[in-house]
Amino acid sequence: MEKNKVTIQDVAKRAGVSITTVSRVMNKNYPVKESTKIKVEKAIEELNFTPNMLARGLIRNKTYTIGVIVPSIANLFFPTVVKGIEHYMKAHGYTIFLSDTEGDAKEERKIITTLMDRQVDGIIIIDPRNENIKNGYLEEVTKKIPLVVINGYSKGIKCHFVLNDQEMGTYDALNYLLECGHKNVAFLRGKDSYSYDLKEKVYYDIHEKHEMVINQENVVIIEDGNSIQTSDLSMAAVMKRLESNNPPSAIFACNDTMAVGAMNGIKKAGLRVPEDVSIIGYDNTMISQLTEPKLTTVDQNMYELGQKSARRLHEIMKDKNESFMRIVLENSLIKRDTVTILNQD
Amino acid sequence: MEKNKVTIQDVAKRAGVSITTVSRVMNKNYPVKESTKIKVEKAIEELNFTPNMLARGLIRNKTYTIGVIVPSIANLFFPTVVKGIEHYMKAHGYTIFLSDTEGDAKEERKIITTLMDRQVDGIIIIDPRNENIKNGYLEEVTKKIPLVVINGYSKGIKCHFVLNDQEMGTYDALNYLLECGHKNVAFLRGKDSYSYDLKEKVYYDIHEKHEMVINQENVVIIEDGNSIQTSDLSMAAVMKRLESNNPPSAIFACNDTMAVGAMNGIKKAGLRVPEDVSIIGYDNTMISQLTEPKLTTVDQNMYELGQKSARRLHEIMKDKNESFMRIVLENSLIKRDTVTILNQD
DNA sequence: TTGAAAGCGCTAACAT
DNA sequence: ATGTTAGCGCTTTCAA
Repeated sequence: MEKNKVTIQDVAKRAGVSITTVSRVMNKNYPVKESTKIKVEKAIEELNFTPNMLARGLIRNKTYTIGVIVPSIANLFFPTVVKGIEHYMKAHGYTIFLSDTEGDAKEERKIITTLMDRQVDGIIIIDPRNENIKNGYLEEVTKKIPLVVINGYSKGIKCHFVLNDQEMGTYDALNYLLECGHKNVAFLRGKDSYSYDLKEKVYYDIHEKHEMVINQENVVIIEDGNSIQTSDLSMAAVMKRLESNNPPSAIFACNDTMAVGAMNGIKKAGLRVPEDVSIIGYDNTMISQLTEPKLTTVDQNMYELGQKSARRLHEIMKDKNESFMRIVLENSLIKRDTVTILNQD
Repeated sequence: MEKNKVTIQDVAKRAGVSITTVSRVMNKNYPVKESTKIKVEKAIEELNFTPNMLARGLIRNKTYTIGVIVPSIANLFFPTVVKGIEHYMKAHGYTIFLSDTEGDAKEERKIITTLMDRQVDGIIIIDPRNENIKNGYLEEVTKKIPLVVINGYSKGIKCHFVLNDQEMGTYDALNYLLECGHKNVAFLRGKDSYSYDLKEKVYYDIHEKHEMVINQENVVIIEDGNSIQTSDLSMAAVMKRLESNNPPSAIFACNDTMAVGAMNGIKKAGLRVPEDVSIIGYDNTMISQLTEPKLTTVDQNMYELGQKSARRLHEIMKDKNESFMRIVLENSLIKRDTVTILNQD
């Protein structure tokens, strides 16, 4: 274990110049005579020198690191978004810090503090807790550091948002179900997140618009909507719902994992998909193409979501006065094989 | 945008003490009079001061950051391992840098350099390119910085390894297939990774042991074994293989994603799983429980793999003279519904 | 074209 | 128990 990391001093000594000169050839920001430049480059090469980013960051007040915060990395949705972010950022010289919140608002705040202590140049937070948006916490953070919020929103809050048009996506999905004759539709959601609230609102609106009464039993909340257990929890919840005396003819699930759990629940209850119960998921993660039958779902274009958000953060980091806006990506219904047309009687 | 970050200077001024004293109450490493301690804590509180980790890291030569390198984060296997790492490390005060290599050996080396420039305290690399193990590169890295290698290995190379007993797992799976009467078994693998090589070796060994000749057509290589396209590539490859005049009665896939792709291929070819073709996957990722029928696979206990590796890295960081060893985790065959007993004739 | 020197924010001897 | 001072490795004035 050779702890003697080679520093700019060593290079300077070897090249017979000052550290200032070494710095200059590294950064190419001041004129250096060709011959000395070559000497220095040779020394760098020979010593295999690479600069200490901590020292550089300390003085430049710029670290070329950003923080990425997700509820859970062990999820089908977030990794692809993270990948989109990472690709863009890496191409621009940034390295990313990744952190899980487990969907806990307090942990989320703690992570943000940690990241700021580490002097990240910016932060992207995916699916933040509603609480931290609505109480103005993220707005305060935005005053201190470039922050992009993915799939979270609240009116009047001054943050830089990148959103999927989940309202439209949900509307399309629910409307399609209605067109197929499904009037008794269960709505599967998780707890406390903008996405769920938004979708639920659309669910209510559609019922209202068509003057249909909502059976509150049809709004079922999964304790943990974004984890390894989600599928099992959804399965159990759906089986319970199907046992009632007015079981739904279709289920709308707020994400594909819940949808797959729901499919399993339907099958376990001895029913068929879609003949007995139709189902639509959300996200268009890879599993939606792997189920049998293939899941009808709504595409969120996760990789692009990550990329666009990274680009947005990059803009904000370059110009701290970028005005606040919502960037809204289109969502589209992917019709596959889990929805059937209901016989109207 | 208030760029005036509050520093230890500000706290010292406000509390009317020296910065040293502030440092002492923060770190609790020297005695401080109770009354001054309270003054300082009050100032810290009021100014909402948190220390600059860059400055601290620079002088302490310890950053409480580690690097985690994966082939692709948009994969079913790696995120869970990463989560295991993150949980352990966060509990010990570390933050993680995450990077994708896209399975490229050169990129892998570049990332390691970047991480070292960022002065990480240690690195965990999952499924590294064989090339970088065998050519001694990772061994060289180990001389400079604590490094744990997950699911990579080469004899005589001095690195700290944490492995799944994929040899045993593969053996159990292949043997089970044999017991069920499958003698014409296709082997689905990706390119250039220790895991694939290891499994393929077992595949050969078993054939030899039972004096069965290997049909080279049965060893099929998927161009990209760990990406979003893997499933589709596997599906295509399997369909092609099934078209031949001696189609296999069973398929062993090196990971679950390939297995699911294979299942889809079998179905698309108009055959049934497992009646016509049996299949075993590897990893026991969540999708193996979501397929219909449920996938028989080998459990790698991914979360634990991450955790144990993080603990191992922690040990190595504490004692740089930790001796080299292989930590081997057990794998176990999970029998579900995709293998049938063949009629012997 | 180059170098000396100040200093980024913090810690850790060394004084007192 | 507290403060003074010297750096950690680098960038960036300012002088020469």
